[in-house]
Amino acid sequence: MRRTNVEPIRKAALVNAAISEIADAGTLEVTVGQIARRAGMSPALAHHYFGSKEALFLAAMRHVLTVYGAEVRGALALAEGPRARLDAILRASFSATNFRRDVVGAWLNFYVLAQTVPEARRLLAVYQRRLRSNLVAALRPLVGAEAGHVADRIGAMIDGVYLREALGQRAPDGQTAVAQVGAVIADALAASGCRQG
Amino acid sequence: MRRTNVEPIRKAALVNAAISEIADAGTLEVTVGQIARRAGMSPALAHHYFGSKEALFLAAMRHVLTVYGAEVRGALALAEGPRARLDAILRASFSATNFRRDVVGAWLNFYVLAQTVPEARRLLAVYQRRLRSNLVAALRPLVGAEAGHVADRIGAMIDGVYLREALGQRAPDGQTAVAQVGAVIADALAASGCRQG
Amino acid sequence: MRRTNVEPIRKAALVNAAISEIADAGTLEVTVGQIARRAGMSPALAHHYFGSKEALFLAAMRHVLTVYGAEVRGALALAEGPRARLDAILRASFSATNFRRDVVGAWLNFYVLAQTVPEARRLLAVYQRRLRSNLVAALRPLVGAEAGHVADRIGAMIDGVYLREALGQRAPDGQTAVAQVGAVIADALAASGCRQG
Amino acid sequence: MRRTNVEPIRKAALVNAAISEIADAGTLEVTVGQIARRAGMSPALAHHYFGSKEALFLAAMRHVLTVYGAEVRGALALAEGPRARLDAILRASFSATNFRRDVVGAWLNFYVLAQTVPEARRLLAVYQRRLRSNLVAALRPLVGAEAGHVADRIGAMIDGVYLREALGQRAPDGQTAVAQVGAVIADALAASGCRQG
DNA sequence: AATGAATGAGGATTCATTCAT
DNA sequence: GATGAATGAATCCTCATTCAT
Repeated sequence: MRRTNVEPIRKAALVNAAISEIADAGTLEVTVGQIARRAGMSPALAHHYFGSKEALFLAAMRHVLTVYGAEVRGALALAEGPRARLDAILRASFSATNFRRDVVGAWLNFYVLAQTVPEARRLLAVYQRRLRSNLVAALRPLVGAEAGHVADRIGAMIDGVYLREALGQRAPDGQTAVAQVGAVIADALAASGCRQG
Repeated sequence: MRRTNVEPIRKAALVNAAISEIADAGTLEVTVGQIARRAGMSPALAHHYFGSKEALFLAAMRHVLTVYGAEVRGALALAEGPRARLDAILRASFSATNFRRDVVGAWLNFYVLAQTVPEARRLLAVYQRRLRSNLVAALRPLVGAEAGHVADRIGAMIDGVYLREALGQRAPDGQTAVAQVGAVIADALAASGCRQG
Repeated sequence: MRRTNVEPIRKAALVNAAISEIADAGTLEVTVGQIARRAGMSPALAHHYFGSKEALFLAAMRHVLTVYGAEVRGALALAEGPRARLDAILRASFSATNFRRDVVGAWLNFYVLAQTVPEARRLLAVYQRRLRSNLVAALRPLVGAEAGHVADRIGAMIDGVYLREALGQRAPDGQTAVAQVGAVIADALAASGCRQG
Repeated sequence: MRRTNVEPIRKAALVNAAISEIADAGTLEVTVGQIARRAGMSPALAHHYFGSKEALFLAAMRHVLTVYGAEVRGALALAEGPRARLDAILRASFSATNFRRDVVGAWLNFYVLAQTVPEARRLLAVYQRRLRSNLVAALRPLVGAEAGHVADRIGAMIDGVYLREALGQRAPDGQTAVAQVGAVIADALAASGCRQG
């Protein structure tokens, strides 16, 4: 009855350790040994479970994106009306779960990983596509044909805020981040309203 | 019969080779050997001139930032009026010189370098500070007290656009980039105008 | 309700798996895991039964030599007269049982094993001694005092044919092998006859 | 004028060290470190010159075969008449240069290498083909149409003698080896003569 | 000025082996 | 009896860096 299946537990521990380690080091140049030690096991075991360093990195990236995606979906489910939907996306993007030192620090390095590893590139592309389609859906009722362009801007803005936060030495400030991107959205809507109204 | 001083030539060759190599590899994990070979010399010579891999990377980063800074300064010198100044900054940021595959590819990695190497962090901070002050100066007459916040948004936006371009597989499109950031600026001004007027 | 004793079955499975695996790989550098998997069990069980990789290899070697020895003994028992005895040895040496891809491939590696592991060397020495004494016994009536020398030549010849077969990519051809060694024997006898008669 | 080119010297040293090390260990499972140390340099340098362990092994094998080939060619050049040619091949095969502890010990392992590494297989095939054609050329005048078959037997015999010598603990005895193979040849010729005459 | 030669340090990965269940 | 879990030890290979020439 016991014989608890440790595999998922260990894998999760490794994934989290990888994220933290990458964030702390600020680099992908972390050794499997460091990650394994942080996860409380031997490097050999890490290889046993993931087969390679790259696979571990990809799992870490997938994890971050999955959690992010889940949170966005959850927030969207509760949102009523376009404005609320935009808000939901923003809040999820800079929530305490996703906009953590760890994750933000790792994020930048996942971009670097995507330059080399096709699967990482694919994951990032999926994220961007999804974000864009969510934004467009929420924006269409508000700005009509402009939705696509506005979504692109907001997407870039989110990435830019993440990037800058990755460099800051203080803990990420979701509050301010939301305000910044929110202002861009507000401006876009206001401008659209001005034009149209 | 002066003996031409080859030092600056060699150093420049190495710096350019480093930028290209980093961009091509998409990583800082390039060997000194690769860089030196691309620059047409031996790894030993690269060390002779720069003393260490890190120093070479820093020189490359400094070079990129210097060229960028010079171009901005040049453009600003010719600009008359706040709108023209904003335009100048934008155009310089996405000019054919700075918004090249090379440079954009290296850029992302310089952010990574800044996570580890203090001097790199300092360089990046200088760049951000300068950009911000240029933006604020141009924005003040247009949006008054909002200038600081708007400048922050635009700065983040520029970085975001660079970041996304680093991942794109096609050659960077300065045109579109200018349009995207330009729209954020325009919206901010319009919104400000709406509010005030 | 006896509980069938699985031990010998498992051990035999492992031994056969080891032989096949070595032959397929063409090397002793096969992992215990590969062998165990091929035998349908876990590496840990293989260790449970044999205690070490080396012991498993030795068991495999012993098995091959035992089967070979048994076949030779069987054939000799039926043979009448010196010529028939020589023939019996040849046929057994290149029979379908012993001259299989598996076994031939493993054979070469057992020679290598014997360079390192004393017990393996001992096993090989026993085999060679036995083969020699069988050959001498059969040759004495035919070539008299020459028997020892002729036996040595035939022994070397058998090994040489095995060796060359180990490298061939096609399935071993017992027919041809017998013919080759047979010719050496025939020549020896003929020459002896020529000399004497 | 100085600037002695050390590359060939180091490479030769490594090749010799590899042969000795393999022979001493009786296995291909020698580390690059061991070989390098024996050759008086660091493992890194060994890799610098050969790129990989496998490449070093192949170079060692090629060296052995080259030396052997050269000696055979040299001996054949001086030989007059078919018998002398056969003799030359034999003497070269078991000369003090080729039939050394080192070489014989490595030889067996080259056969193993050939099971895994295609290039090694190719080298061995070249050796066998050349040996056979030399033998056939010398045998044709003596045994006519039988030359091919006889050559095959002698080839196998030579390999067999090498194989057995690899296992012996005493230094190889070229004398005896020549005698053994020589006897097979003599028998073949005598038998052929008997038949024909 | 320039480079070939050389190495120490380090890292991913593999594997035989052990052990608790 | 059987195995999943776990690891220490080892090995190949890479690379920044140094140095003699």
